[in-house]
Amino acid sequence: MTGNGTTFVQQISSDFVNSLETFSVRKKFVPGAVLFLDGERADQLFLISSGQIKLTKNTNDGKELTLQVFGAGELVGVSGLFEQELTYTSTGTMLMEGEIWIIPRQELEKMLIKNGQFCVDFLRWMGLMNRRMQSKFRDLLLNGKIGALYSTLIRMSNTYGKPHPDGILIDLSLTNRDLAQFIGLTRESVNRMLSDLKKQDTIDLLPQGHILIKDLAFLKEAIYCDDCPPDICQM
Amino acid sequence: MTGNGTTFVQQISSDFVNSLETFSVRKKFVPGAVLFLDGERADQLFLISSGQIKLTKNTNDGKELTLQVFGAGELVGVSGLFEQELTYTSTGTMLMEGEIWIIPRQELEKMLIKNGQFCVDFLRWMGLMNRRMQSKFRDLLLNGKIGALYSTLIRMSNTYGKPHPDGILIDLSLTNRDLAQFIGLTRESVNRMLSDLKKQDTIDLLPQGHILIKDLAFLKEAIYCDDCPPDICQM
DNA sequence: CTCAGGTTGTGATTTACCTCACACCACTGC
DNA sequence: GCAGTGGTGTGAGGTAAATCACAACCTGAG
Repeated sequence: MTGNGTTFVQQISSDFVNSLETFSVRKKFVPGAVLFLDGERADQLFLISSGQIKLTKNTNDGKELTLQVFGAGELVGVSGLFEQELTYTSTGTMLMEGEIWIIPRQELEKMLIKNGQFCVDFLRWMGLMNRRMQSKFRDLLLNGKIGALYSTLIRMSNTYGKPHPDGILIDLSLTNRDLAQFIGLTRESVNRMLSDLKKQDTIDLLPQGHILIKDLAFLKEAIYCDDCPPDICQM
Repeated sequence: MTGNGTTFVQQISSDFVNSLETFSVRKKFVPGAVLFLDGERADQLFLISSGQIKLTKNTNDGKELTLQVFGAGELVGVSGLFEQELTYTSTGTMLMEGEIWIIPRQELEKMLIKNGQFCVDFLRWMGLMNRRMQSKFRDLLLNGKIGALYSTLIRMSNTYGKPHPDGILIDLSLTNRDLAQFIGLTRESVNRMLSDLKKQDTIDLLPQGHILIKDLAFLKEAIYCDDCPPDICQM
């Protein structure tokens, strides 16, 4: 049976998840723990049982760009398969305490060779990840910096949004710096843009870095994002 | 048997290529012919027999961004697999006259289900495409516009480079506008940056838009690109 | 309660790149 | 020959965002 959600576990035949313990170990990690480093040999994959993993890339002038934040049910660290020499293409850090299945890449590859349905599911999942990443990078490249911020707010409302009497509440504790790192912008610029959005009543800034989207339609119109499918337009 | 080059055809078990004519048609296209449009339903894939296909994305203010140019042996138009509703994520246009195999997506999917080795090869190829795209987008995002230009020149020298007594000749006829569209920059900015590079003797501009890279090391150092594997650092 | 360290908000200045504008050149077709 | 077209090279001015700088604020630890 195959699930129909968008996480790895939901996309994949349950054979795989059920046989996890035969070839992988489950380990607990504390916030801040580094699971793998950009450029390191990529011999292990990480399936999130609980908690969150942040993928980051460091720029050469010392700044950090956050590529993605993954939660339970997601597979992280797949830069490629069936190659001798593979390296991670980003750094993976634990955000919230949680448990991770550590899977040797070779074991996953063995399963892919043995199990046709798993292989098909994996292809579908890779395609989905692909489309998401492409769509995100394009938003960041095509619409300038304001567009990048708007796009990030829209994606966050899709991924972390909770209903709220006045709109959609992004259920995360975000500092201006966190947001800036998602987009490749300075903290000050994010601050000014958010202030503007608040002034024109598009968003509201609640205590503890919680953002309330009051006028999602405005954000979408501003970046001509009418038709983006919700399973792609995600963080 | 599996090839070891980096094009789709070289990465994939030859069973697939040999059986192409049983489920796909080969068609000739002239330069400028549009094979598929961004946003259209993606029911067909395109395997390049000869010629080149350019993938582009239009910005909402009417500008065009060139994502990639593919040549013989490459598979184009794969935005995902095994999903009911899939749309192309860019527009594909013929650059040079050539012949294209038009493959129904369902037929490819049938082959993937039937043939385990093909499935494995396809996974490896998707991973490679993934890593290339990621690395390109990151160069464009992380190093500012000059970094984006330098990165594009390095990639072009890897993909289209021919040995030359004074360095590496990029064997393409490129206008300033073409280059600008690869990077998301204006024609004028590209022109000024290339002039600067010529003044400091890093490159030379030959007739008919041919660029000669005289000091590749300078470009690489400028964007801290020491370790990029040549199979990833491609256009 | 208080102090330290992180966060926010905002001004002033600088920089990178875009836009507009136009001169000049090479090539093509009539 | 000469007009038309598309490319190149460069200047002037505008704008978005980075950078620098600092005051005001929250918040948690002791």
